[in-house]
Amino acid sequence: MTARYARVVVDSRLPQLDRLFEYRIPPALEGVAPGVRVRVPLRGDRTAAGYVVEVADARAWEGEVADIEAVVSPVPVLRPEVWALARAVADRAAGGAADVLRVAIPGRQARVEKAWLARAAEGAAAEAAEPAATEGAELTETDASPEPDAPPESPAPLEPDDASAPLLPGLVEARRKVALECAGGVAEVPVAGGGTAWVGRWAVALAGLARQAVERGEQAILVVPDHREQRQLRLALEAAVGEERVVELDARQRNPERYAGFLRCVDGGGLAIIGPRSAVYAPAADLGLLVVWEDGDPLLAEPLSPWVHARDAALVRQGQTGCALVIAGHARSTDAERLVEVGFLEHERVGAHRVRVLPTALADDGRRVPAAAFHAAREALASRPVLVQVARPGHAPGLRCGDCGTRARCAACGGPLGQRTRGGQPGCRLCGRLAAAWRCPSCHGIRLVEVGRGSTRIAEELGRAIPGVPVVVADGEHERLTLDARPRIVVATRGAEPVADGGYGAVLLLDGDSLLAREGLRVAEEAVRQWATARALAAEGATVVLAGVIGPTVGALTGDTTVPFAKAELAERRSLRFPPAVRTASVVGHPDAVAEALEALAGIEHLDVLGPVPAEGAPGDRLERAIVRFAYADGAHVAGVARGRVLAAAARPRKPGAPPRLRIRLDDPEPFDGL
DNA sequence: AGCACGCCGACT
DNA sequence: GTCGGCGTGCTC
Repeated sequence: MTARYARVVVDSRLPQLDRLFEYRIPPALEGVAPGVRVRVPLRGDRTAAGYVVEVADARAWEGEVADIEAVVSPVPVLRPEVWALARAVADRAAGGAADVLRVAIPGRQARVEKAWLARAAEGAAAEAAEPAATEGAELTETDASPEPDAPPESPAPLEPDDASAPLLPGLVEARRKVALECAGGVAEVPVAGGGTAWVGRWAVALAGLARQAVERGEQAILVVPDHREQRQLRLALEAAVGEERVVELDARQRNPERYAGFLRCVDGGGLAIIGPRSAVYAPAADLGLLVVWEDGDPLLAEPLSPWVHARDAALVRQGQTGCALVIAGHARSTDAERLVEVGFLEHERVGAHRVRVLPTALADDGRRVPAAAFHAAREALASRPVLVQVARPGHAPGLRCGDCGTRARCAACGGPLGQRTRGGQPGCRLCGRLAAAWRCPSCHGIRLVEVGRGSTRIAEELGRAIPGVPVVVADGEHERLTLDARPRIVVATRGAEPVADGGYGAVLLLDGDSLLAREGLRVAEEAVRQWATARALAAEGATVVLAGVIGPTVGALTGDTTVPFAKAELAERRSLRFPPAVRTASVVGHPDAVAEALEALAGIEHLDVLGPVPAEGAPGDRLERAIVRFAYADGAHVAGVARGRVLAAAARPRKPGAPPRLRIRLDDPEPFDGL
């Protein structure tokens, strides 16, 4: 009997281990097949978890080969397409594939898995009784134990719906790649148990696109920034394709639910898969459509190494599978606009939303609510709720000394002190510590005065100014997803706006000035995105008041498309050589390692280096930081060199527990945040 | 990361 | 004469 061999990706953060290792499959060990989780020995007496990527009859490694220690689970959780995706995404980001897999594959839940395997066995038995056409591009395994591939309980195929005229018909079939600007507005969709729910019209539009894929028996993956959008999209999808064809992959779900959803994707068939940024890696075998909603939202950037943005992962996956791709939002991001300008995406816009956007100056008395806003609010409150978008939660975002004017800071961490409630104990906005007996460090005064207005204070003021109307607050502390159509004032921080049945009668965008006052590359773009998101919640014909803002961002909101604004932003970034007109790499580490890395990168055309400058790190060791800017066309080259330098540097550090000698992060937005 | 192999100072 | 320092290299 000839031995068989498995090539395994080891779950390790070490760049040195970021390649496939070959192991012998002991003849007695069952269930080894591509995609399954295994435990393998590593030099010494260490063992590591990993995934089987390939199984082969011949060995490729000349040296000694160890045996696979155990099969952790026989479920093929790493599909070949997802492995290829993780590898390519990691390569593009100069990071490790295992780091990407950690995001792509949720933790195992033994009970959920057992149930899934039992159903899979049933399905296989049924199929054996009545042989059906075997699926194509399946795992390469030949003679393993009962293959859990068969869709156990796939819902009946979705019949084409001729009644409703679909948006962008044929988009999935033609495998189009589109940058989609969605007009605002809300729509009512039927809910499974009876009744209806109101969701953004964008969700209905995207659900219609997903339906195109599901009708073809393919999967659609729809990536959203967070659970608020996910809820709307889920409702719209359930109405469009049926509850049984919608899978949620949400980190907020309980682990078992999340894993069950993940395993349903493995089943295949016509499915709409929705989830946060990690859903872009969902195990879909016949991917027809990939959608990224609101791609400008910072939540779509993975905060873990190698810090891949869901939009970028989607672009890679589209390239590998050839599926249709939709990068959508209420406002066009500069990144999506770049893809339009280079001819990769087609521009599309769907829907129409008739609202009146009224830019106004701030009230003369320094209060946040201009007269025009009061007027619009009073008028709308006759029949509908009114949304007031503010910058900060709580009562007073800042405090200062009543005697000398010094800004009050936390004694422990130096963060700004604020007040959560009227008359409440001052507390640090950074570390949350309460400042019981505050004393001004410069004049020893003890009197504090409020600076600025948070959501609850604005709510109080509006409640007093417009008596008889209920006021509700929606912010991080008071989460509120929906609202009925009764007149009331809703004060919400950005991103926390509830969806009101039928839409808001008026939307007041306050604090725009403070939003734009911050310095940063993406400040204006992000402001426009957040305003457009709030504007989208307005009812047809509503008034939207944009208070205290001047400059090009106003035009982005008063016009009926944000594309010219995105174009202008992008043109400016291009002239400055700022992202996303160029790609960047931030190089941080030991001065020698940084110098070596920069030397290795020198000579690439159109590449320039900012720095190196001293950077802050652990006390004791010197750190330097440099920013490298380069053209998209050189991405693979730069990433390859960067990875090589990180690898070389990793072989060196000798201090235990010390940070890596060299860290290279591609497309790091942080250095440009303050520009 | 951990752990093994490999060449130079103070010990029984 | 040897025990052991941690500098370099490797992990199937």
